[in-house]
Amino acid sequence: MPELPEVEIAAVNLRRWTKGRRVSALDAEPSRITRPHSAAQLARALRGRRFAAIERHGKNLMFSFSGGAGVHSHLGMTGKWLRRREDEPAPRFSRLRLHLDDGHVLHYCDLRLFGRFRLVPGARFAALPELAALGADPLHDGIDPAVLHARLSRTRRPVKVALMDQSLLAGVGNIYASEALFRARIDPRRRASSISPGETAAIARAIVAAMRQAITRQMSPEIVYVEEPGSKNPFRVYDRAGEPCPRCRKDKLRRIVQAQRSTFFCPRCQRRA
DNA sequence: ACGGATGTTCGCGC
DNA sequence: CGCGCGAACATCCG
Repeated sequence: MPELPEVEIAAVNLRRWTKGRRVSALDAEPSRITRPHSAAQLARALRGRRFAAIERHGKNLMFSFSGGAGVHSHLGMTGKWLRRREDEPAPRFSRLRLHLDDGHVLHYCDLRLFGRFRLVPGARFAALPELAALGADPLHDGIDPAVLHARLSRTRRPVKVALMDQSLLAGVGNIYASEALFRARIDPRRRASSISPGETAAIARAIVAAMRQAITRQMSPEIVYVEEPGSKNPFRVYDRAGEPCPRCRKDKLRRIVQAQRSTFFCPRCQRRA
């Protein structure tokens, strides 16, 4: 689920669900998600606190509460926030629950347990080294093509792999790296240092366009890629190996493996320069 | 039935 | 420091 657009949707939902609300209780099964805290520590820190703000940077969420408490939430590979009423059964893989003072429960669900939920006093992104190192958020901050080009020019990795580096840009993951390079007509196997300033600008525009489109679509709730059986793959190339290219219609989309992750592209539209 | 793949990130070693 | 690899984990698909 969670690259930048999916986390943005989560942030919008969470702001709506928590506006003006307090945490009446918190409970969680022991898991690596809450490290280094125990459920009891989290409950002690958050019980009775009122939600103040929810920020997003890249794939990261930061909750701030009355009294200066803060929480960093990362959805990992399979995390999501769901809201249920107190009297409804917990959704599958519910690992941590924030009980609100309006009769609802926010469930943090995470099949593979790669997510995080940890206290950050003051809710400061800068308080955690790995968050302080994040690059610009493509939607919130915008992408400065000159800055991006400078970074790309300094690495020998394939451009697709480089784009997933969160210190370069925050929020681009495996799906949107493939989608953006397809839109920009760049071969994902090219060395990042070979990408020209003009190509970099095209990539920057493509990232923003692909992400904006995904958010718009998911806000109008017809297309949900995750879970719901029968939902359609909304992407142009991701997970479409073997299908005809949606642009040229002449070649079939290919799947290759880069840095142990699947990359999808059209060998005709995205030819090496 | 089993091997392989799954949207992320971190830490280790060269 | 840059980079590649394996690990963390649980499920699903063919």
